[in-house]
Amino acid sequence: MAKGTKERILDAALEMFSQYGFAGTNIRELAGSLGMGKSSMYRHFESKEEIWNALLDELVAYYEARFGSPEHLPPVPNSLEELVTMTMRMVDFTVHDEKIVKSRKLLSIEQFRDERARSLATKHFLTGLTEMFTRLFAGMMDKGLLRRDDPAMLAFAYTAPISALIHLCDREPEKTAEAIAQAEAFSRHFIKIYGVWNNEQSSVGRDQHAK
Amino acid sequence: MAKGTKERILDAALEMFSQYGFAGTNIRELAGSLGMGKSSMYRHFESKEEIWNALLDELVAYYEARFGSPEHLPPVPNSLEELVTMTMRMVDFTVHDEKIVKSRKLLSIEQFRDERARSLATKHFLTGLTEMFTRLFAGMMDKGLLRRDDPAMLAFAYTAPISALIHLCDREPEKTAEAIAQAEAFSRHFIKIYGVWNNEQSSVGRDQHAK
DNA sequence: TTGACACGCGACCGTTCGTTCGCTATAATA
DNA sequence: TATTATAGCGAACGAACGGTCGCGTGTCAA
Repeated sequence: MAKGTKERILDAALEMFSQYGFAGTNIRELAGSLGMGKSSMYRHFESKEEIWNALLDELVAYYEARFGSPEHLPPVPNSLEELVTMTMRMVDFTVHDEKIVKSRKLLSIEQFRDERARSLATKHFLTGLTEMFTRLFAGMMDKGLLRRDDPAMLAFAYTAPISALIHLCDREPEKTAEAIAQAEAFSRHFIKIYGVWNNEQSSVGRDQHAK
Repeated sequence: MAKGTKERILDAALEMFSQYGFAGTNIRELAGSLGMGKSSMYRHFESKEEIWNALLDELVAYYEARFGSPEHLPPVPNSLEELVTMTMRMVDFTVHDEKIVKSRKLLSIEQFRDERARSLATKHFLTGLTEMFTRLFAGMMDKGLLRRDDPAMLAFAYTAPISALIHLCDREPEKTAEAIAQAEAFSRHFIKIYGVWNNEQSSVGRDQHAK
């Protein structure tokens, strides 16, 4: 309600572009889905292309605000179990938040046509998650929770399969529950392989608080 | 040269659909790219939609012929090093074969709009590779080359990151060399983690031939 | 030589596309 | 009250779309 018309148009555009793509969407239906005549659109945007650009601007800003700066890093888990729960919270959120789901779909569709979509896709689908977990894993190694290894490699090995399952949810939403279960199973498999399971962590971790 | 006009049309359609999508491609340009008038198209296909369907038919058949039946399974590697080389041969092929690259792009673009593209995408991007490596890994475990574990989980953990790198090559071809190198690094990391490195393999593998 | 067929062509058709225009209603400003 | 800005509307525009039509041409069997 507090939302201006411009935002409502961008929301509807994200909805349609993420289903049919930019070329497969026409202004009439887009306006129609807002209960608005086609021509009224042009009070707010000069052209279809400008809607596209504004939408990408918004997505870039949204991504930047959420993952752009280091201070948005989630805290380094204090146990292997905590890594699993944190991961599952992230998966659950990213798979159910409509705006994020639509963003990924849109990037999948447009990544080969639009330069900005292309680079955003690489960030969203690959490097973003990997970089984030690289830092988390480095922190966990410092705490003696993870076997010492190249944190970037581990992060890549951890996030890529989870990312694949997220894409599966986007593509076949009816398999969401199954995919989430598989993500958790994988996460537990991962900590079984890479986790440090002896109880000597306290001798390694320096900044842990005694309970 | 031996190629019929119908095949040439389908090739050109794959080329354009994989760049601009179905909706973003128009018959005039498609015909033009073959040095052919728009209307001549309709000697061979009843409609744009029929071109799309025929193209998908072809992709399904192509995929089925290559990966459909168990007899096309690559042989179970006889060493960890062989797993790496086999993997890299597959990656190299799948990243450089134009037809396969375009097929993946097309599926990325159309997966949310067309049911057949959707299910093909899941096969191409996820289950196909995973199932194939599940069998390979089960065989390698029998031979004592891989640590005993759930072969499906290992296959998933192995193929998903490689698949992510393949997608990266599709999206940003200039990063292909880098991505391939990372795929090999990951493959070596994987065998370092999951491989059996003592020399007692002969006592486990039953169907090995003495050299 | 004829007829049948396959194939390519440019002209053309109706529709839909993105976009523009002129009008009206509303609400805030002066 | 007069003014101005804002946002909506239906009608209409030219361009581009998918698709059709009739003609011309080459091929090959009868």
